[in-house]
Amino acid sequence: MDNQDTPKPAPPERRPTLSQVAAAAGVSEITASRALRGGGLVAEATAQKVRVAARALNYVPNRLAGALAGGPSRQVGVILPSLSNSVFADVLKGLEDRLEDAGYQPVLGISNYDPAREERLIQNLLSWRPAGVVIAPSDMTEASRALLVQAGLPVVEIMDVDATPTDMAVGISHLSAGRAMAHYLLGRGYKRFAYLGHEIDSDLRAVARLDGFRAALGEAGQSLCQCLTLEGPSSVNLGRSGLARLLAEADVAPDLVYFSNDDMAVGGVFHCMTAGISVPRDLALAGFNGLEIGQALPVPLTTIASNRAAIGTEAARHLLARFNGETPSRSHDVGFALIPGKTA
Amino acid sequence: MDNQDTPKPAPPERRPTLSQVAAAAGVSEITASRALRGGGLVAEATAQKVRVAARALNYVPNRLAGALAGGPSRQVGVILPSLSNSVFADVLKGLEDRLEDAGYQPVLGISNYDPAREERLIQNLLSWRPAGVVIAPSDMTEASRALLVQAGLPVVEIMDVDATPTDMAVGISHLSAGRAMAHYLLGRGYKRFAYLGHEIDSDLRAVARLDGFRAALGEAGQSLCQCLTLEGPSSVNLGRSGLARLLAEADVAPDLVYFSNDDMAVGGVFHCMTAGISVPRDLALAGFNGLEIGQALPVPLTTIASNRAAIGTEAARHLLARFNGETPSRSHDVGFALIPGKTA
DNA sequence: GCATTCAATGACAGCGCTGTCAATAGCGAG
DNA sequence: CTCGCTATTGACAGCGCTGTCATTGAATGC
Repeated sequence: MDNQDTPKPAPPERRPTLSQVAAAAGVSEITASRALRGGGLVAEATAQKVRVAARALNYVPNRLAGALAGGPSRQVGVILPSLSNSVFADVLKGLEDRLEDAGYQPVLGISNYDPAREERLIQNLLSWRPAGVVIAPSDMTEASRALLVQAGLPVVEIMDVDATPTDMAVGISHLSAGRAMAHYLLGRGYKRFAYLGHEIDSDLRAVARLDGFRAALGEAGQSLCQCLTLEGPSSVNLGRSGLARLLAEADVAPDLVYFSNDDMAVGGVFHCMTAGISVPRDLALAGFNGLEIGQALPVPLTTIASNRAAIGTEAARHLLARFNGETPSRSHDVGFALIPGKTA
Repeated sequence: MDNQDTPKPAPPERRPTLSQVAAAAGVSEITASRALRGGGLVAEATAQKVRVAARALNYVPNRLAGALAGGPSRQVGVILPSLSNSVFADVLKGLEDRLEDAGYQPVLGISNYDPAREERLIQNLLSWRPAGVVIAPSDMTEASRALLVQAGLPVVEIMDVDATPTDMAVGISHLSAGRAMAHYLLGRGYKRFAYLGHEIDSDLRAVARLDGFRAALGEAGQSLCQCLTLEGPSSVNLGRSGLARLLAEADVAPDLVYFSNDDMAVGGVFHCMTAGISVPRDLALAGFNGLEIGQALPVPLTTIASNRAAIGTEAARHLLARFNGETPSRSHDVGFALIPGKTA
């Protein structure tokens, strides 16, 4: 649109800046700044003029400059291990919703359960000087932790409250969740417990649940008669084929299979439907997460609702509180609820 | 750690800056900058020294400053209508993966299918001066479009290639997808077609599929005998209860129900299981998306695979190409594939 | 041996904004 | 009528980095 070969001061159609707005409104730059940010430091009439000028010029503030100049950053780094699992999508949704309403933008990174990638992500996100960080850690390296500490900003570790957080934690106790399920199932009279899980190394929370489950069984004088963990991320298909394999390999048939999560368990239900195994009469199944799909099954799944949206919103709340100079609780357990269902 | 009440130059434990790294390495700031960014403009020995110094100081570059000073921004705005639907999670996953590998960070916004919120998000994201924007539009307002155009950066509209994009588009033709399913089903000999959809106003792509479906039926001298759209976002439960309602309200029983997507269709399958309706003998069902869950069902769903991950990676590719000064295709159709399944 | 070129490095300014402190004006109290 | 106070506005510097252009020294060619 504009002439492009102006010899020196060639401004190749720059976006309007605050000083242009200020000029248009006939005030100083700083007054325009204050007017647009609100806060009542500017006479209403002046503020009005500035707003009009800004709109007329289609002014979009440059937050890079704002944050660099010392204003608050309004970005929040978010690191999740995966998005394939709808669990994290739910958390992210809750988180984004709250942050957005408070004027913050999440900057996202997916670690794929890879601690090295996680570390790189932290480094990258930190280079944007976010106001805070939310992370669902997957076996954080020492270096990762050090980076976060050194950055000196609010950090919320989500999903898990079993470990002591670097700064703050919001989640549930997966250890307790495993125990709770074990107690429930013991109460229902099951005897031969099997476990079917996905790639166990990377999903520490699944491991914690299994640990809790085992511990509770142990305390009741029972133990797992079979424990199969498969390669690859959790999925319905993996649960389906996995259950087939588990049953084929069984020395004694289990009367209950505890799955690492609902995706897997739903797959298990499908296998039973296909193989003509009556649930829970011939075989009982239990999962974890309380996904909608599990509850929509013809036979609703016995599982534990993990309150994912609450984790997201609570994480946001904690962060925002800290931005406001408050001191929220160091560790917040959003709790879980056992859903009896009909599969166990 | 440091004295905090130094009268004037009180640096309250700032993060190390480039100039400190430079000083430590005994070179000028700009040389340090070039060394760390690579590019071979610095003697290898010097670069080495700088890297060592940076590591020793735990230097994390400040990209706000970098971007402000004219460097490339390395952030990409991403606007999606929802994350409840695993479809967008899949897209986001593909997108994030590619962007991350290329050193870009997505800044996320969720519009909840709300054009006003979408507009606000665009404004907010743009204020970070991203290098590009990826958006799954939900009925973009004129103002939104103007904002994007005026920003003068690469924009990829994803999901849909039916409309002419502002800048670039990556997705599939939902109109064609609807037609394709209709043709397939006509070929299978179905006669009494019903449609069951979710909140139709906001999900324009579902509308497009329905339009295509209807058009193709019309061309074959057929029409929908029933068309029910329910309130609320799509979900398995909505599909389940919706099918019950649809069948109850039917004057003549349909022999096939076309669902707005797989979530809904899976719900339909569950209803049939519960109600003892044999699929596809008594009633055939078809969906859209090709979600894993649909294919893991005891009776795999007849549907159309929408190639979501490809949309994400292609969107990233287009963006990155533009960042490199190339000119990728204006509109890219990643294509879809009909999955025959066993429910129709 | 001297001009020429290139690689390596540096000085300088400025990106667009906000924090700090200072200046001005307007007002009631004494 | 003057003083002190508050409300409003502005000047200034600088956040941390990179683009541009200039400088240096060494290597090259005739």
